[in-house]
Amino acid sequence: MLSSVDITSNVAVYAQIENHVQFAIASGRLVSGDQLPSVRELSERLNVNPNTVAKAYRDLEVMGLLYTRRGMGVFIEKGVEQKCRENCYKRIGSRLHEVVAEARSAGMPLDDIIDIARKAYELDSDPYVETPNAIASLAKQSAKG
Amino acid sequence: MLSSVDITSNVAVYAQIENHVQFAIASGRLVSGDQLPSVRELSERLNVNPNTVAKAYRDLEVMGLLYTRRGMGVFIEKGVEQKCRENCYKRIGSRLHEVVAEARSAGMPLDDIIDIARKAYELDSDPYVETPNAIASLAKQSAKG
Amino acid sequence: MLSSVDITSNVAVYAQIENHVQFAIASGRLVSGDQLPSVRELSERLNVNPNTVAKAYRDLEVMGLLYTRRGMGVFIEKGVEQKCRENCYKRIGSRLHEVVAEARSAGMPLDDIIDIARKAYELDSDPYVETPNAIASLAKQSAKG
Amino acid sequence: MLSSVDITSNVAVYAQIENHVQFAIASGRLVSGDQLPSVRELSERLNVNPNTVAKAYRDLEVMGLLYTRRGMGVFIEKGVEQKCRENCYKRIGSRLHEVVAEARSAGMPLDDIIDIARKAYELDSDPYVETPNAIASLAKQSAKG
DNA sequence: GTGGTCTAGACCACC
DNA sequence: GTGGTCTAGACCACG
Repeated sequence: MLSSVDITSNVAVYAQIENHVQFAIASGRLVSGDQLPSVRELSERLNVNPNTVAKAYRDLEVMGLLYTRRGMGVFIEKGVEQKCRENCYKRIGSRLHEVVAEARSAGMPLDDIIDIARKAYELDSDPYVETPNAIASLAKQSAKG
Repeated sequence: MLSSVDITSNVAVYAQIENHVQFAIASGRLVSGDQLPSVRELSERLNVNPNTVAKAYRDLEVMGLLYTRRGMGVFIEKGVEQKCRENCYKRIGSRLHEVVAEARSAGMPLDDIIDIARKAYELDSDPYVETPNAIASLAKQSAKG
Repeated sequence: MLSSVDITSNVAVYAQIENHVQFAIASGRLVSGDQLPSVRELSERLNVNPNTVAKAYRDLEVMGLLYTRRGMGVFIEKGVEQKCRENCYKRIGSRLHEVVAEARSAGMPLDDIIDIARKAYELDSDPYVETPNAIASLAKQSAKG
Repeated sequence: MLSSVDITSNVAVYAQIENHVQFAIASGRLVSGDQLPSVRELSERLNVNPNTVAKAYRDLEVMGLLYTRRGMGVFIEKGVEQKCRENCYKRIGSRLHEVVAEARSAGMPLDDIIDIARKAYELDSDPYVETPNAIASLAKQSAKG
């Protein structure tokens, strides 16, 4: 099944979508001017309510990552790659600090932490790796179609 | 005033308390038989609703980390260090996987991740180092008082 | 390229076109009998959907500002300068009321408001000065061509 | 009737609420730490759907003007007066520029503009003057109650 | 009691 | 076709 969203996750569906888009921009899978899949299309693919997708898109627009052209669709704002990468890195850095601090506080040695990180980096199967690709390819498709 | 809880955090207050206790046990700052501060005392110190503290204690009791002696108070269960350490490690491993996956998805190279982790490990200032101590010392105090 | 329309604006494109024409008439840059550019020509120049231009022209015709001569094109109606000026003034008065009310509600003193208005009046660079000229000159051109 | 919201307006209800709050903060009718009326309470008073109020509150939180304490309610963020005032002034300045430019473009003399502004400033009856007060007093009431 | 999230379905404006 | 807005109602977590 190709549903890119984990409804059992404790992170909200709309937040997952937002993250997907942000990471896709940060890593260059989506670039300025690219059109995103329409609200309806993405909602059908992800099997979620259109409002949920719309909420994610709207948030991203408020953040300045997207813009809407009435009746046309939603597009990646110009010059957001850098800003987006900074945001993502800041977020990741902060969360990484948190978890490392927790690990140290629980008495876990640094080498174990690095070991886990290495192994995690090798794997494909995790929430934030497949989905942005899925969204990115949807975007490419609708740009073509 | 030294409030050990971050009410602005998106992590639920009761969960923060539970984590504090678990990390304190895992790292040996709290050991079997130690008495925890009473619900009322801790709630006053942390400036949170007593129900919140009560829920945390109840959860920890369900997990088998605490036991209650009527009229006496709440105590650390025997032989929980190992179990608690496992819990913490599992939690940390899971969160570490998440954030590493995000980092990779955002295009961050593995070396950067390890670098950040190293630096974070050196630092002292983080949420889970001071707070468990605070609770641990409260525990020592109420054991004495 | 000189696009007279701001597709990123939250003002609908067709409304921008209608405003451009109305202001051009009110200020005398377009006068009775002048021929407007064809729907197709204007849509190409502005790089917008022909339906959008057509809707603007239709609306303006309903308002009695334009008339269409089959096979000939679209022209400014006779004796509309006065009516058009009234429309514009009404619109401006209403919007001015709104923004002044907002300013007062935000605690901005009247003198500041007047100050800003004075300064804004001195300037050249604003949406509704250049664009109607662009349309007006298109009109002149197509009248000639 | 005490419905503070104009559902016939072309500006969205949630946007009206957002504006009310912003102007109330900018003018000092709401200050840091004040609790806002609950989503349900305000939705009943304004006779709109709770989701609409929630959306406005959420947007304001994203903008950094509010913060939420889980299970407790929504509060004005610290030190936003200045920031909020700047936002409001910028918004008003920009809109004022627009409308003045329009007025000039339509041939309206500066003195007429100032005259209208003066008169508008004297009046009470406009969307953005009563409502923030209504919200502000609701906030005060729920703080007391 | 509080807000957060999601669904289902409606209507609108724009292109 | 596109997104924007609003409603009604549900369930959840938190305090």
